[in-house]
Amino acid sequence: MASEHILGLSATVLRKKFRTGMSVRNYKENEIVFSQGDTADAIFYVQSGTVKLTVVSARHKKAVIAFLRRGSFFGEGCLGGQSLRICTAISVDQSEIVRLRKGSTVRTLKRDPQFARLFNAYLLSRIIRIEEDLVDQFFNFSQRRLARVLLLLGDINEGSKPECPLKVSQSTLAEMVGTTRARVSKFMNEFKKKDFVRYNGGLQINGKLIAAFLQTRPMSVDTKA
Amino acid sequence: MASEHILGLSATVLRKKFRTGMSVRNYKENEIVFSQGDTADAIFYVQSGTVKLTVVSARHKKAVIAFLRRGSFFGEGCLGGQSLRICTAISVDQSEIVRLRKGSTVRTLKRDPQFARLFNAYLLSRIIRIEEDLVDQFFNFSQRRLARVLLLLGDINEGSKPECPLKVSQSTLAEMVGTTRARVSKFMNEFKKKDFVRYNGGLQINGKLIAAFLQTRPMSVDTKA
DNA sequence: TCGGCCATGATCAATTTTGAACATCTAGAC
DNA sequence: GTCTAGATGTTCAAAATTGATCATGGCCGA
Repeated sequence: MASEHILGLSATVLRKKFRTGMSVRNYKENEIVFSQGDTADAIFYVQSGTVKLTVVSARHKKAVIAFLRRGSFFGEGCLGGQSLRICTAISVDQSEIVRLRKGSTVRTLKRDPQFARLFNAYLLSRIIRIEEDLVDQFFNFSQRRLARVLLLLGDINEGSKPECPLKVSQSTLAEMVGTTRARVSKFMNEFKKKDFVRYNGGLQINGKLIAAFLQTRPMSVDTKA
Repeated sequence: MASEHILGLSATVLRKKFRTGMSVRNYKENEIVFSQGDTADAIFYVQSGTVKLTVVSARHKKAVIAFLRRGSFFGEGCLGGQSLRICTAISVDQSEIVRLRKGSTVRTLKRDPQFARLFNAYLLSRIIRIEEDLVDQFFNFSQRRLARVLLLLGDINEGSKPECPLKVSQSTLAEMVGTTRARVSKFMNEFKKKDFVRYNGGLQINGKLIAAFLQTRPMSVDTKA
């Protein structure tokens, strides 16, 4: 079942690097890869499908801190001193996920410059992305943040067929944006009126209109017009 | 003036790796290292002193996205496709900063596993830190976020002498927390009453009391008691 | 078919945040 | 000394957000 290429390397080559430290597994919809609080002894790589990372606060609030597609690592915190998972990783779709044991990964990072470079590049892209998220949280109110999340989801989905819309509930959107479902419902209706999105079995996103919206003045100044 | 050791390597060893791609410079208080919008062609390393990274939004709001001390890199976005600086880097104190040209850095990352490992470790720690910031923004109101920022500032300052308090204006705190100065003023007075902080020429932080405060239930539920 | 469950639409009071005032106070410039 | 700029303390109305509640409609399993 495993695909031929992983991390842009042939599976055979990669197996040689990791030997028994590597395993591949399929996860079904909503299956948990690891839970907040678990011991952290491996990193993962999304070979196909989608994974979301969520955090639960002391007040039972939930936040989605990442929505990862093919080509992303996760659980990398364990390489940097985290002994417990600080988030829960859930397979959203059917996913094929590579598991790399911490020990093997550390060893491979040391010995294999090629893998180290790949991993390095990933970390960089992730930093850039999270920093954007952080700035977004600082500057914008929820309506704009929701628009941004939708735009990114639209981009991510670009590769798929147009007749395969996203399956994202308003609750999940609320958690990604950092707001309540009630507001998402309200904003989504506004967006529907503006043709930013459409519901045809799933969610269809008009990236161009949303991008234009995000170009305009921040905040909701223009909603008064 | 340059210290003997940089990145835990002797300056001589590091020079051998980077040759002309590396330079060291002293920056004075409030001197700008690079500005948002500049072309990004080098990464930097804080050898001593403090650097803050700020972003200005379209609405003239400013956010501090990082407060970096000795041992941190910054400007690393240029290695991952960012051709322009997305933030402004300012030396807060007197700082000694190493500049590594993009080309040399990419080359060294490829050829020198030792340097690659150092850089990798830094990226990891940074991801962990930014993710914490993001989760914090999601879950907490400004009072708690301010407490957290103070706690972290206190930790950072731990190494210095106790008679050398922090020089951080309420405006800067507001930008770090993501709120307005008026609120910071209000919260700081509350914190003073609770002995979380003291003003003796500069800011003195009682990490223990703040940590205890952050342990309690999130939000401001307990302020009613 | 009947429930039950979940996603969605909608409302509302209480709380938090914003943006903008205005008044002190202090340190450094002149 | 006097002036001025910046940091701080305080207040307020307007706006945004929260948390909670209730209603509706579709889907699926018993």
